[in-house]
Amino acid sequence: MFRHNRYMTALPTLAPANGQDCCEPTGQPALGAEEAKRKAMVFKALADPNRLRLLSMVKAESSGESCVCDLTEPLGLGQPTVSHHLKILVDAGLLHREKRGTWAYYSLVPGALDGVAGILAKL
Amino acid sequence: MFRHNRYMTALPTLAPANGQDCCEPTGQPALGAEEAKRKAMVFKALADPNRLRLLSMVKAESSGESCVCDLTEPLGLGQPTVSHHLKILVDAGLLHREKRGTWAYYSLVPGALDGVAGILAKL
DNA sequence: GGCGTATATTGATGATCGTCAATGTTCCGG
DNA sequence: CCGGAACATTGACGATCATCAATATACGCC
Repeated sequence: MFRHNRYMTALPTLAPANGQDCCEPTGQPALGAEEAKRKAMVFKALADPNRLRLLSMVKAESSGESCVCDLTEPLGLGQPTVSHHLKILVDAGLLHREKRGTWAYYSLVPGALDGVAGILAKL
Repeated sequence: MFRHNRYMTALPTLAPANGQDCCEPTGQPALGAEEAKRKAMVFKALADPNRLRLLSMVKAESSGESCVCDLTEPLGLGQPTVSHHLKILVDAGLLHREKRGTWAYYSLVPGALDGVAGILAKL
């Protein structure tokens, strides 16, 4: 009965439990369960074709922002569905929502996409 | 009846239909539906905490590769589940699988994570 | 004040996903 | 050839998701 394992020491898996819950600046001791769950949520927001297209369309807009009525038709989706996707992107910290009058204008959160790239780099 | 829309021209949505189906080097005419679906698949592979941890653990391994039996315990998942997740990561082009004897060794595909970061940058 | 418009929210439904138990497959050592 | 070990595959089940129709909210205008 061989059982050759490293990692046997049960991993420092749980969240650091220190006040600041962001990424540990130390080497890369393999993601803990908590951090992994947080970071997976961002990728989950990106894991839908229509949401990727929404981000792309918002980014492509010269004015830097788009309102829902501009986004709903090119996607071929109903307005409630588009609103739902936009909410997910806002909750993920990727889009910013500003309501002016009856319209809601969505724009990219400045460093957000770079931040996601950073997650990948420091995986 | 107002209906102020740009984008009215039905978008150049469909895939370029040229032989090379990769990313268009042109500006950023907003993702088409096909490209968006392909790119979303990569993010879907990343959109699970346990898969992120798997990538992290494989990357953290000094030898550059890990076999399943090393990965199954720290995650607290059954072996079939780990195999399933690894398959998804391989199918997404993020991990490489090499079978040596009874063991299967998984390693990061060299430029893969950078490639994903590139998708984000050129959204 | 009341109507139309832009957007958000709710509820429902079919599809996909994550997980496990059980089983199959391939390899190694005796 | 046989038993065991490492891994993959299958089938099932509960959970989550994407979408829509219907409804609610909030705003601008006559």
